Amino acid sequence: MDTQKQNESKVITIYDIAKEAGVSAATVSRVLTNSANVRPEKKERIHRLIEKYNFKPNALARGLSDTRSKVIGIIVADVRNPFYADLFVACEVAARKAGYTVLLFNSLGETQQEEKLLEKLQEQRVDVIIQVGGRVDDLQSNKEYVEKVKHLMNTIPMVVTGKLDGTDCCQVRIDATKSTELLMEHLIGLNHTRIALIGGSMSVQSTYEKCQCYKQMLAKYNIPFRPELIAQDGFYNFENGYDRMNKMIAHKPSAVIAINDFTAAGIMRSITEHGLRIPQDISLVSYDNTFISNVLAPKLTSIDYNYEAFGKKLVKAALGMAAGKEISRMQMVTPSLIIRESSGPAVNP
Amino acid sequence: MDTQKQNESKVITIYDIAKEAGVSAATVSRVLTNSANVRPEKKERIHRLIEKYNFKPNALARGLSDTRSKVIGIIVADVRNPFYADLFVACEVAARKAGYTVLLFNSLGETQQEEKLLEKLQEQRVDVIIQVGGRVDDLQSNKEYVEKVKHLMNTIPMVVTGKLDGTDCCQVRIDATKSTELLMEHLIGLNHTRIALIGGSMSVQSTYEKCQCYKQMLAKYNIPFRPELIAQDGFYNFENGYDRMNKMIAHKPSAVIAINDFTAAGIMRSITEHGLRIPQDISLVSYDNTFISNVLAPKLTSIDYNYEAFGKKLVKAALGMAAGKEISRMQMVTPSLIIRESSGPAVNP
DNA sequence: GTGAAAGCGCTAACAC
DNA sequence: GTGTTAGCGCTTTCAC
Repeated sequence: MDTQKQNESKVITIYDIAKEAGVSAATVSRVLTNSANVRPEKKERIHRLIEKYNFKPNALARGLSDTRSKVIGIIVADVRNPFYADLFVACEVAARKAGYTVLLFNSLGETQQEEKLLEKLQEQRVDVIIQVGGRVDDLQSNKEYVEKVKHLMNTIPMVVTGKLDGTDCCQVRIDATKSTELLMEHLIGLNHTRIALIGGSMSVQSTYEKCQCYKQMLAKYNIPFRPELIAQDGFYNFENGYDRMNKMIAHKPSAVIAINDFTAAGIMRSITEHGLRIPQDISLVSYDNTFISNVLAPKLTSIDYNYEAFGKKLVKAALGMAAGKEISRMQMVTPSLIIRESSGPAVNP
Repeated sequence: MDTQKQNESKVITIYDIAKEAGVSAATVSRVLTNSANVRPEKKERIHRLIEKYNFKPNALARGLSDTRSKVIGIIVADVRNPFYADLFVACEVAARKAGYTVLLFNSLGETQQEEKLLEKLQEQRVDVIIQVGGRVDDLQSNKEYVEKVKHLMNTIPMVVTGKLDGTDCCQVRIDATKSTELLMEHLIGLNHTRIALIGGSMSVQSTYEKCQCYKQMLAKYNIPFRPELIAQDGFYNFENGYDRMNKMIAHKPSAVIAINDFTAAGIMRSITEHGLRIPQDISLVSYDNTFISNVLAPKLTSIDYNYEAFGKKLVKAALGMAAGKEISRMQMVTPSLIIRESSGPAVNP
């Protein structure tokens, strides 16, 4: 009854365990961290007590003591966007497997918020920070932010999915050019020549690259470039896709590349409302291959990144940096094309 | 040049600030926490130094010292599901506003994983835990899990979105009955009598309640109950919706209630493939009102929970419990009906 | 109003 | 192998 009570209320520490086991706290710590040999019988006794009291070492104390918190901070633009959610979960799984915890912050599109989040992660003494989306997506890295990160990186290494010119961040990037090649070759192979590119903004690095590659591919296949088929001065959402497609209809594209699945959904809506069918009248393809691609009708042909592998790569890079290892500062994620129902042969012009 | 160097490299502490300010660490701590009066000039001097070095107090040390980490642990089934993502972000925003950090863990559908996550949060010494989805959704609370939580709650209070019979958890629940009433009244008002209910499992509390209410509403409006119009022995995803609807078609429902937006998407697919139109031939409505409702064509009529308010309520309850306040152990979230394009009048039978 | 000192729970030399 | 001791960086009595 007495031990029962103890068991129930107070938070126990390694001292409590040590005392009852008749050893010192250091010994308990040793079995906890497996950092040195302990006589089997004592080890056994200690394990039993840990079990008995369901003892869990205080991560705060541990982090304080050895100056590594074993947590990875992650900043994403918005987990409500399945692209980020997929990537975050992949990171969480990979981190957990390595004995790390992930701490997620959403910047929710407020770029100035990002600096605050960086500071919060610093307060939490995360061992390394992974930033996905936000200012690391910018074609022109923000001066102030770069300064902030440079300073921060004296203490905490960073891994980003985009870039931050002038910093020593490790970059793990999606190959936007390759992604676009896949899409363009798929469409051109289906005899499309009037290919529109809709959604996103040219101030975003990956979007810029996609547009560049789009033009190169046209040139490569001797297809005339028509500026009116490009609409990349907006957002990445449904509404923008819808609005832009409404205007694009007049230019009679035979195929449309959407900057992501959200935008594709808006484009699909517009096409359907104009009484056209996908893919019989217009083909529609997109980047990201989130579950949205699977939920729409017709299902979208889309570019996949293998989120699990992407997350693993990010975490591996992060842990490498945290350990002070010399790792490659630039790594690429290889995209692949998932063909579904939304793309088909071009109709004869 | 010298101070510059210091500034750049080592992590500074309250002692460094104290030393340079010519005061004791205690005084710096006082201005940091605003816990006592400090002579204005010193305060000023300290603030300047904090600014100069961009000093951030070590949250681990702080948490160790005052035994409150100021972090809220959140366990969700899967943030890749927009329902959880919406709720999580709402919690994060509310928590941040209160000076708290949130630590998110995904159980990813492995119920036995939940106990592990609970322990992990315990290690991190979170002040309180919010669990959304998973075992707290069960109609019959799992015995083992209940024991685990009961024990845990001697130290860390918990808030759940479902229930955990036998524990002292604070329950913040969606009113599933009210949700169903709204849906049923909407459909019945449109003259539907052959209303199907598809998706989910009866072993889940909220689904069970929805089914009960469904029957009550039929009775209330003198509509005969047809068991074949119910399919609630599956999952909550697209595939289940699709498969179930394929079978349901034969029973000629004039309207279908989907257990959530994912399921609704699958149902929509099936209906369309059968050459039927929504809502002209069949009406389709759902619970949750995630962005999926807006992305599908036609847009879904769905039940909304006001995620922002829901998150606030959860966090408020959590902070209340963490502070040891006596708060209501059962709170309801009021649903509302969002009418869009997927529901319309019943065709004459 | 402010400093000294103890303590939060753990890890890591350092002895023996 | 194992105990002793000294921190890790902060908060908080307790004096003065």
